[in-house]
Amino acid sequence: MEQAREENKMLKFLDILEQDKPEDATNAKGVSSQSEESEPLSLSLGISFKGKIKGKRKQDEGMDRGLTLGLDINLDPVDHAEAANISSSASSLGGGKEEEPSEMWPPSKVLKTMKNVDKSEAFQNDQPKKTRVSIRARCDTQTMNDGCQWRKYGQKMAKGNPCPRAYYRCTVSPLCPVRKQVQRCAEDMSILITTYEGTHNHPLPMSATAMACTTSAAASMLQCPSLSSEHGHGLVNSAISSITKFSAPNYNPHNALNFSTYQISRPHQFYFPNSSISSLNYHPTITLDLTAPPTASNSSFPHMPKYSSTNLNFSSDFSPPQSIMPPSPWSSYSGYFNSRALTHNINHGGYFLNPGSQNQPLEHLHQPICMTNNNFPQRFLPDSIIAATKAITSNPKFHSVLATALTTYVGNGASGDTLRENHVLENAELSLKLCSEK
DNA sequence: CGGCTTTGACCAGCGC
DNA sequence: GCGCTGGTCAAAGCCG
Repeated sequence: MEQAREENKMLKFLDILEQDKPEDATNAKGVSSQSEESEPLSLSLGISFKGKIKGKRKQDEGMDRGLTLGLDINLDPVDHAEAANISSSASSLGGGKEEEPSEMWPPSKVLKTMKNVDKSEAFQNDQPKKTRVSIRARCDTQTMNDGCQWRKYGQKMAKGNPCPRAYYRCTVSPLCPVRKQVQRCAEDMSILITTYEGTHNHPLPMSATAMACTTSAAASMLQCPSLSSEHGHGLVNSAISSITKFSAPNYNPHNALNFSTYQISRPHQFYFPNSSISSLNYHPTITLDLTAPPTASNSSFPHMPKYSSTNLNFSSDFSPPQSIMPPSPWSSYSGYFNSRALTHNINHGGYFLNPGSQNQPLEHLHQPICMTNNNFPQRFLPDSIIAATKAITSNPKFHSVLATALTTYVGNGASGDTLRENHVLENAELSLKLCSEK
């Protein structure tokens, strides 16, 4: 604490010096990085030194020049999402201490100073291009329930869409930089397009971790340059390339996305079925399309059951019982995707099961890839899917990632149920082997 | 009364 | 410089 105090004094002094030098964001960064170099973990003022530079005047006034101690989390684009995952999974990330600034003050006071702080936060998160994750899903409600608390702060008519676009801000923490935009699809009003931007800087409710992981993992895919070079063409790249091939209307990935509530050590190694990446806009955006195509008649694989054969759906067979996993709006939303999509698809030709299956437990809908492949001859599988499956399942990193995911997943609910955990992991390994062989 | 939504105003980025 | 567009602000009103 003494050392930290000294550090803060030093920073405060430097800050004052900075005020006399208007030119200075660059210098400030230099200072910040200097301290980073000299210390494994740089201690800085509450929000972050870099952030303070931009709105320091206002912020200093707003905070009554109060200095708070926190770990300086300099999130680079890659670590950003990882940190978000960490923060979402536990109240770690500098421990509860990191949240001190918001916890120290009554929410109302925080809200009052939030505007000032927000600017610095925005600056902190100001990447050259903010990554966005857009999710298209059928939803009847005004906005989909992802477990987070949101406050609407604006609404605009967007060009080319008769439906207004609503802007929401995360209110779980007053300092949270996460925004989301919600807009109905112009072509199909039943489709809700939710676009997330930024990563949560606070522990998330259990019910919101799934979505946070999904979006941050998706964002990581865009942000992590290593993805393009990893393992030759790259694990994800190969997966994506097969996705791309099947982004055609005949591909039906409607049950593909089901990340459930797990964290993963390398979140950018998620596999995003039916995703598309666009960097045409100022904000690079990855779109996760969770809507099923309206008709099945165009399928070029008429005999092929409309399973998502590239669906790496880890959650189903390995899911802990409901008693272990607390019910979450998002997980139920995941169920929503499946059950509703199922209903929809039944109405359009019966993709999956008999019509009575609507009331069946979701396990039936969450067939893992191996079960899926076992259910129909491999000859129906397009080569690219087989290739992608092999590429993925033979990748040692995939195994470790899966193991980590499962460990976290199982570990989240049942504390220390190692027996079950091992069993689950064994099953996972076995399934993977079977998949690889097939 | 606090929190939320609504909505017009404002601002910044971009293309022409 | 101007207009368009996306995004945000903030005052007013609503609601529990």
